[in-house]
Amino acid sequence: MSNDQPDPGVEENHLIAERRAKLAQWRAAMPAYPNGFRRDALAADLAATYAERDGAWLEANPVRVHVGGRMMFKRVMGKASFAKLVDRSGALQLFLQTGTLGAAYEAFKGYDVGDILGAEGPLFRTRTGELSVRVERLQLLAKALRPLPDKWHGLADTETRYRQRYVDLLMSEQSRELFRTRTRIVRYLRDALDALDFLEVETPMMQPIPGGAAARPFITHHNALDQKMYLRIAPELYLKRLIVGGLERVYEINRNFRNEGLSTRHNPEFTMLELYWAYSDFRELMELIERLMRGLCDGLYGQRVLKYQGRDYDFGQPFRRVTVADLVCEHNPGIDRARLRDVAYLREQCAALGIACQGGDGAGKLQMEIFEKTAEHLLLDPTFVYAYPAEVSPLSRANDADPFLTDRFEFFVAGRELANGFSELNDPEDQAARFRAQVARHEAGDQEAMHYDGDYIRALEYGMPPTAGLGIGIDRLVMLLTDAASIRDVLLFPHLRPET
RNA sequence: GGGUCGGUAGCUCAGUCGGUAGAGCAGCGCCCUUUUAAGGCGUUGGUCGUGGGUUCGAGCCCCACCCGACCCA
Repeated sequence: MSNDQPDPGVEENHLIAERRAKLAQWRAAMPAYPNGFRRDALAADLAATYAERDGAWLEANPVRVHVGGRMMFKRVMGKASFAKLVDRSGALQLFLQTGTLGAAYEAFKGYDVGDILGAEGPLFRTRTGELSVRVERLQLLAKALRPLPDKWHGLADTETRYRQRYVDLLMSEQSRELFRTRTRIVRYLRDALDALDFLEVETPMMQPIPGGAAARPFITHHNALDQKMYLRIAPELYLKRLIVGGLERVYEINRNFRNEGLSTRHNPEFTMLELYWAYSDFRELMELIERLMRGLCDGLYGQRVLKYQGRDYDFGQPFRRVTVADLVCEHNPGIDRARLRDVAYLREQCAALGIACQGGDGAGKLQMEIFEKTAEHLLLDPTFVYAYPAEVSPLSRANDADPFLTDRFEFFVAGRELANGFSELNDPEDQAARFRAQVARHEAGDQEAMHYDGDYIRALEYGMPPTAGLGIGIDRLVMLLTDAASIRDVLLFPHLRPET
């Protein structure tokens, strides 16, 4: 064991000591962690199968089951007891009597809530009609040395829920259900893309040149090659190489790493769906997102109006489509639309709004600053914002009618960016010029500016078909669809500062 | 980075004006053969986040720091 963190095992209290003493006694008598018990039924399956069967039927048609799970409830009433076992499907009640169990009943009285048990016996119904197992054989499969949180209040402390997710999960069916929903969402997206003949691929997580996004990377080192490597901030440039290679429709769902702060909407590693679609464009991507969002609503909840943090969101109506420039003017009535590309004018406006600008910022960057400060957080209903300036979109195709802009959009819900898509820049000479402009920004001190990726330019020089590309932030999508306030609620193991 | 709130028994939480640190659940002992937050009697358990300071005396007041939540940048 490493010495990087304090060993929580050394903090003993009398509750743990008592359980440890029980384990020692048990260990002396027989193998304490047996692996021979096999289940033949799950709680929810039994409840469903015998839902219509009453006590008399079960008496006349004995159903013998082997069930196992964690004991989450224990009630001893002298010579008879009840307990509840929880398995991955749900909970099932056990009924235990000294008459049928003998010495095993005395042993059961020493078991603790949290222990993992295996039980065997016939099903019956109690006086109140609850389906239960009349236990005839009982086995302790794994001793729980640590006591569980209060069974009524559960685990309320958010820090413990994040640091010890195993405790949160075993205590909270809601927490288990949220992570099942997360998996359903990802599976829906995979199924939908597979049906459109997209190919799921895997591209490097460790990259010699970090590309595809504006972000600070994590840096690591490859010893054998004596080479600096970066954890990827995006898979974009590799996926587009596959489009050059003729795969035409590809996607990847995997982790990106960005060396930035933590917040309710940011985790240093987060999951992104990126897809690239040859012979398509940004408008078809917007249509795809509308279809995917509706499909997710239908599939998960059977309705298209979802509640998020107390507000209703309607995904059944067509999503609003509006340009960056329109939103800047809509939320800043004092700004003169005719001067939206006047750098000196925009600087004045930024200063008036309290926005700090950098020396090399052009009109496009300044527009985005104003947009992010004044409009973005107000985009509650599903909205596509499009016509992003080329200056802030170094990988996007320029608009044919107005090359100041690109054929790019972002998708917002609840004031948050959920997706970013555009018609891809497939002109190798234009791309090389944009990389050079990024390098100049980097040398001027912008740590998020992109590197020049010579191999990517070489790939484009072989010819990339007209292509549309899309990234969807999976964690934020899951937040929206599960009504989670913090990204940490939808990550099994969110990053926290080290425990002290 | 700034602000607000929080950290007290295993868990959930009280703690008055600065004056011997509490409850419920869990645990332990006893009673109880159909319970549903079962019930009855008894009982163990504390580095009050950490370190300083003020005071005769600090869970409480002051300072710094650590961890978390929320808001802002």
